[in-house]
Amino acid sequence: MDQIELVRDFNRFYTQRLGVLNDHYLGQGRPLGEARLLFEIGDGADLRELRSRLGLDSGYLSRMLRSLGAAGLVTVGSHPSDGRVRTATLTPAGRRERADLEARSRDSVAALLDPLTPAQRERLLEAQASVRRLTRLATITIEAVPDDTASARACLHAYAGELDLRFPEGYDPATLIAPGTLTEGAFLLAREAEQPVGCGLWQGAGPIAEIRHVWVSPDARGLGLGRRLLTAIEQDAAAHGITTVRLGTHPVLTEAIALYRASGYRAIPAYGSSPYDQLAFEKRLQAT
Amino acid sequence: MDQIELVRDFNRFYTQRLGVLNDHYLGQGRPLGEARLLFEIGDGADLRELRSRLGLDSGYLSRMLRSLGAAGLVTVGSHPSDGRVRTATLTPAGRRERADLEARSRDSVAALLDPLTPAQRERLLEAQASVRRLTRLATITIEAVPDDTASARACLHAYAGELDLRFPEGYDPATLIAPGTLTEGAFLLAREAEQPVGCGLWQGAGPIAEIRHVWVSPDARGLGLGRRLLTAIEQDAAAHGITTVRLGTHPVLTEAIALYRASGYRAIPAYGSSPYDQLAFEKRLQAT
DNA sequence: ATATTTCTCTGACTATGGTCAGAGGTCGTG
DNA sequence: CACGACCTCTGACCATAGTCAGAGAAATAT
Repeated sequence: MDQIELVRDFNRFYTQRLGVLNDHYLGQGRPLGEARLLFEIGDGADLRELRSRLGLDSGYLSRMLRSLGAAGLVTVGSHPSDGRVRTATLTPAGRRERADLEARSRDSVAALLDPLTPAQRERLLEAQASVRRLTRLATITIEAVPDDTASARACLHAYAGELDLRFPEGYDPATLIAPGTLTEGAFLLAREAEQPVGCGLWQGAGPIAEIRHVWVSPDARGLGLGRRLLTAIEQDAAAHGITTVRLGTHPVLTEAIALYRASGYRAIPAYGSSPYDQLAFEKRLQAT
Repeated sequence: MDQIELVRDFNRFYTQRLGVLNDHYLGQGRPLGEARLLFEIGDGADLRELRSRLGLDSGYLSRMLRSLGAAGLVTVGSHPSDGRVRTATLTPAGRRERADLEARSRDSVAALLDPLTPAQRERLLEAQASVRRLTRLATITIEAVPDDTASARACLHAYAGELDLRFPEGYDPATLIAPGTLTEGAFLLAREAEQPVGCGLWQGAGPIAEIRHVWVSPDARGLGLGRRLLTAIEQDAAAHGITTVRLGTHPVLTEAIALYRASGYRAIPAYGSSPYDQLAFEKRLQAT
């Protein structure tokens, strides 16, 4: 069996087992859609938000809320500051039912874990964490976007804010590449489920280009996304005729430096004018 | 976050990602139920079997088959030897559609694996295999059943057949416990999704009991089921006032012997009359 | 040979999930 | 204040999934 078949086989297996679990604990009288809605409302939520989170048609949502309302589980009121928006809140009975669902779900998982020894439970959790990390990494997309899109700028500002905290001397956001000035090079944006989670760019007319602003969002760290981003930037640069990339970095960014070394970068004398780039690295790209 | 929450979180994450994948490749015009049916028919299958495999109502199955038949994908004929049973077969067009579904499913998985390095793919597969092994182990049930039920006897005969192959001198099935004679003790049966996958029994009026016929089906090996079974037998025996268990075994059963040693059994002089029990082990049980 | 069981099909029915067009209220902008 | 954009609700649809009772044919037990 090849890798693809193994993965498919796992997916089939796991959805089957999960399906049995889920249907069992959620299928207690209430239809699945309404049960999920009950979950998502939590401590009150705007309908607009619920719609986008659950991907529902407005008519459909409205009808489900009416049904939950008739059962005395939910009340729908108006938004305090925007009269168009309505807000759903759980009644005490709704909160009770939601807690019931939660408890049943927890029970079914507890029953699953029960036959395992503590060591086996540990191993299961580790393996699940690995599957999850690698699946997340694999489903993150990396794509070239103009450097003045909202997502790109958001990443850059997060990057600047973080450096400002980490550098003893702080970081001046004016150091960032100015919007719309990346004419020779490319800005790559990493997205997970449409949310931006990382970025990086290469810049220069060739044959040498500079790699800058490589950043990974805190909640996407530990996945190996930094390495994927760096590789993607190198490949994109190489495809545009770049033969050598270099970059400057700051001594406090030890993980980044380790990544560069592990990716085949060699230290070179600092070349740039930026006061932050106290260290510099270089890598010769293979034509692919 | 405690273990239960971690597992729930993984399950939510994985079903969401899978849901996206599945809906994408299966949701190509054909309803999910019919697509699954197309898969399961494969190279022809009896309706009775399809019904039990997919858990369908006979009317529902019949209607779906009519719909697939009208689309020219399936033909339903009679069973050659049993006129009541009908058999579904894919037409060439049905096989083509099925192959299409397969290909789309493979493609979506291939796209998932693509961004990963070979080492990461390896790690993903290993982690999935671990999750699967442990989930299988955890969902296997172990239950006391009368020793003359069909499932119990089936396990015992599989056990005897296997010993007959492994022992140089063969194994005489008459050595097995006779049906219905286990009055002092208990026969424990392990089941995975209702299918028997292992067994074992303890026997004796106490305070010493004998453990016999511990067996794990070949396709459930490597999960740790042997250990779970042994523990379950010991617990059941202890709950019935047994303070010491002993067992005899054959020198060629090296994995079993390793399991006994690892589970706290000490070698004792052979005590039994059975010619196969050339080695013997004993363990004192803790009152729980 | 007759009764019972097994298997499939049919038609009627229900629930759930989901889409669509339009009505009507509310907000921000010119 | 008029207009367009935004948000929600309503009612009318539709497809899929699933259940149920009963009829009819074939096999099996008595």
